[in-house]
Amino acid sequence: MSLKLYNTLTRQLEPFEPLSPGRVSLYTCGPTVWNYAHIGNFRTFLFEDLLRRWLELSGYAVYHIMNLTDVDDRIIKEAGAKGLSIKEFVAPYIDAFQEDREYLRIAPAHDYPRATHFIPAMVRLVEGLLERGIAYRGDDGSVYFSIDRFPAYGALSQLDRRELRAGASTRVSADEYAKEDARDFALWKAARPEDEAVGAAWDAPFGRGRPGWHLECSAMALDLLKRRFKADVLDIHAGGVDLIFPHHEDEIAQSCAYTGETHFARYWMHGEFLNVRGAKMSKRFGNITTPRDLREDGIDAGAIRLLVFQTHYRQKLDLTDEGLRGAQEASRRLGEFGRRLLDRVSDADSRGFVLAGSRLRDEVREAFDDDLNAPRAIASMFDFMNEANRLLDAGERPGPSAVAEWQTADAALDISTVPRVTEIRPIIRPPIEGEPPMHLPEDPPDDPEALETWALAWATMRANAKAQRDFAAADRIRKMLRGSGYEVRDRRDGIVELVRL
RNA sequence: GGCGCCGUAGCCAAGUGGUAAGGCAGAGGUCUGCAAAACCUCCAUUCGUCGGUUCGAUUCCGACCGGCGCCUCCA
Repeated sequence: MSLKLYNTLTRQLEPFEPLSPGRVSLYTCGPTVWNYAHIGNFRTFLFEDLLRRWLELSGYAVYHIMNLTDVDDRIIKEAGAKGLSIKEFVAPYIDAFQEDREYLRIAPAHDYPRATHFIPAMVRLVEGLLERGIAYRGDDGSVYFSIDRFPAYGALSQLDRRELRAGASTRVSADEYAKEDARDFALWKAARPEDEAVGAAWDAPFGRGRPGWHLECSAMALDLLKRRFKADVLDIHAGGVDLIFPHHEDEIAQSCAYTGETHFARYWMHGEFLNVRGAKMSKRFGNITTPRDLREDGIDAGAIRLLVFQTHYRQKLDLTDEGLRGAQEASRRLGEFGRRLLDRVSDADSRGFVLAGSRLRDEVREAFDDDLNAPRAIASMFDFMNEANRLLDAGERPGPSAVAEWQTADAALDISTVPRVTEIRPIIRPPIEGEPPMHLPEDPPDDPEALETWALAWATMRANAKAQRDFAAADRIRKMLRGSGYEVRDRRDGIVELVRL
């Protein structure tokens, strides 16, 4: 069994074969940095992260490009309102995106090209299209792509060319009059005073202006691909379902018209939406949740990843508090188990672990190879966990192979929340005659380090109270510690675990 | 109007032409001074509705009901 991926281009599952053996070029549409990206945006980035990780675990050397769109209508408008250049306006959102990305454990792309850094490549592309007679200059000084001169248009979205016109009637753009055909799209937009004011205008042979929405992706992908792979065709291009039309359709049109290739990317993959109460997450609906919000609510990245991956990437996912809570608990259990497994590792796998490990490997591989069926892979991880816990309880020990299989599965998904545990062996001693009683403040200190010391001291106190069978005192201390974010676990071997909640 | 997706237990969610994975929640039990963690057991004769094809359909086909997305700058 080898990797099969669903290709939007053919609407079919296809065996994945990169153009050059062993190497994969992957381009994923990144954020428009006009605001904090929300968890719906990140669902797509998480799906792409899984794709990237699984390709790498399958032995491919992946070259992953994710663009940062740092010039568009919204950015120009917001920057203008704040009296900032687009460059200044965008900077904090780029930082925030990278912070959120790290928080969600999304592997960094190899390149994060910014639209404004690739103006020359875009100009070359537009010039090329003008030379080929596929693009034209409108009366408004903008440059448009003529859909009539690109017969393959519409292949990705399977939209009938004639139908596009009817649909467009509800949203007629202001510069409509300049186009030869309502369906044509802007490659280059003539500079307006508002653009100039925020530094969003560049000189070009065909007139001063700024790039259209789709242009950047084609220009940057082709430019980077040329440098790195000496090629004009991407292996995989991914994004959210809403990008199929017009964004990706237009990327294909301009790229292929420019390169003369049949494909811009051979595999097009699209992740479904994350919804809130059935509606898509969107600024317009005011139902935005960002990773930073979830982080503030104490939700671990592992839980968010688990929640997202428990639904197949081509299925809609509804974000609910209950779902989040459930994922948090499940993620914690996986992390708890991972810790237990590593704690008991030995030189050789017991018979039970050999079997459980090889079953996990087979199931996980089969699941991911089947169009990244993460829900099934996760189910296999839970099956392994349950079996392994049973084996551990029965005294069996895992060896390198079982541990490696577990770690491979977790390396693809990264859905565990490992508990923060401090283990102590408390010093038990009888109270000494005449010794003044230990005085520990009941209020926890604010400083995290002092808090840890404080908690450990109380845990020791509690162990002593227990040793003297003063269970009332012991239970009181445990309750107090819980109130300060520590759970106390008494192990059978006398070690006390303090778990930071 | 065009293109497309979805409807599986309280909640989330896989799945197959041969009789329903997994997670959360819930119930009971083991362990524990009591807990926590872990383990064991239980928890959909049924997969939106109605027809059809078939020896057999949740899985294929049709209709209907319900929810959702895209149709020019939204992941």
